[in-house]
Amino acid sequence: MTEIAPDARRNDLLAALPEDVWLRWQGLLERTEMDLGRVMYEPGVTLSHVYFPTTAIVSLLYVMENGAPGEIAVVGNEGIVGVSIFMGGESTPSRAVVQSAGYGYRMKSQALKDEFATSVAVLRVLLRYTQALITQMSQTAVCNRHHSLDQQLCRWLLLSLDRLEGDELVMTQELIANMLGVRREGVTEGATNLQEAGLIRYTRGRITVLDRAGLERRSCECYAVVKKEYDRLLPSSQRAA
Amino acid sequence: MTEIAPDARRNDLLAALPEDVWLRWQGLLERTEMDLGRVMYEPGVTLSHVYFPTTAIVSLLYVMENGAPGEIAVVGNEGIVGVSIFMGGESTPSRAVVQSAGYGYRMKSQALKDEFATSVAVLRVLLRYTQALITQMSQTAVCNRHHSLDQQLCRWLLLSLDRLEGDELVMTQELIANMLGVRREGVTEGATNLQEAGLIRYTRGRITVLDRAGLERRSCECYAVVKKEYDRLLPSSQRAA
DNA sequence: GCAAAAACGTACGTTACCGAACAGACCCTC
DNA sequence: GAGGGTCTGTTCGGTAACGTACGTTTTTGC
Repeated sequence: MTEIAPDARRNDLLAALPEDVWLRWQGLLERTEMDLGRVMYEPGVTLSHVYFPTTAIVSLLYVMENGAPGEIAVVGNEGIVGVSIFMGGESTPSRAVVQSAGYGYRMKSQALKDEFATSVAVLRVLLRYTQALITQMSQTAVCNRHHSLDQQLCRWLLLSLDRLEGDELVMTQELIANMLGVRREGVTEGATNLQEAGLIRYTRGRITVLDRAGLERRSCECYAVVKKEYDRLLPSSQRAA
Repeated sequence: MTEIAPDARRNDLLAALPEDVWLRWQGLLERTEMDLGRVMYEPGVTLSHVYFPTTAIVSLLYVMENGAPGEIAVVGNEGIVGVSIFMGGESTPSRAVVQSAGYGYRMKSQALKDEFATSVAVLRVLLRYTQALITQMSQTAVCNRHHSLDQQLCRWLLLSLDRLEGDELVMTQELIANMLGVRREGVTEGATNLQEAGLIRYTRGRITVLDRAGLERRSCECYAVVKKEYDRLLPSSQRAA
């Protein structure tokens, strides 16, 4: 019918919808490009659309008074940008920025609210996703306090890797440093360590993961906790083929 | 009719319910004592009840593999312990522990799920609360990374103070240290600083806040951000008289 | 009333990360 | 193919918080 269908369902939430809902949604979704650095929403501003990334990755971050950003969570093809729409607050104190360029589908906020209010299946999948997102945020809080930069770097690379295809991340150390809330030099050190350990290879804004299992071993437990919770709440049996 | 009514509505969520719902809920709620240190739920375990604290404060925390705890958020008379029930996950990887003894009301998880599914008013208030909780978690993550122990201590004292009556907190420095994920000695130092600045007075497990405004000035912005978001999402006009 | 436990105080070496400054390497453009 | 911007590497002093150890004071319990 429409050609967007197969592509859009690379987003896990869209893929988890029952067929009747999905058919209806095809008229509501619109493919959009998501360029690196694009701001999807600003603190306190009501969103006009929500976004279902397919290949892009979006960072939710809080920008402090002194201008320093701190990442709260990351959203990719497993989720939706704009949970505050159906949670009822319309906006949040945080900001959403595209961290890895790609594509996604957007839907008018009002349309999503209507769907949320009328379809139990929609409500169910969105709320379960939100709970998984809560776990990610919680674990970020714990990780920020307790784990070393090296461990956090591994966690972050893995979270990004899970939301991309292939084994290559296109992002500078500067960007990673901003997300983790550390100095760029710290990331250089950490990345050097990982490269020397043979886990990654990198050059100017490109990181290739050579040994994923090694990264997982070197990461703190936070990554596994979050991953497990996503899998539990949004089992892959619900997801795209 | 029942005597529990006025007391229970010291919980903001219960106070925000429309009258018809509230009448129905009186048969579903049960007053319970919440002793210091009591575990309200454990990671991965399905909750049999949800809890609406009235005078108690509960910490949500994640216990790391090495046994060290890290606080994720705090819940008092403004909220509910057990959001995973209506979010659909039934459990979480975190643990909930009573941090300040008091009372609350509990309700069977199934009853809450039924109410959530049938009453839009219930759904609305619970989801808005959950969004506020998300903000608290987010800000905890940011704060853990960027702010000094002193600032975090102020934030934490204020968050606790808001959930209590009076100006006295009954809690040891050891407990606070566990919540903040820092050393007990660090809290001693911070508390000494605050006492010397004339903001608090304390003796063995009792902290009296002398200058609330001073604490707010000394705190990082995180406290204000969270407070503002709670006020926005659950305006006091909805709350108890 | 005395021992034991609980809570708080202090001190010292260690460490991870910061801030700042600068140097080299790569890349694009003109 | 020169030059300017971007990205990464390295260094060095500074510092906040850590781990550990041990004291002191207050409370509790027999």
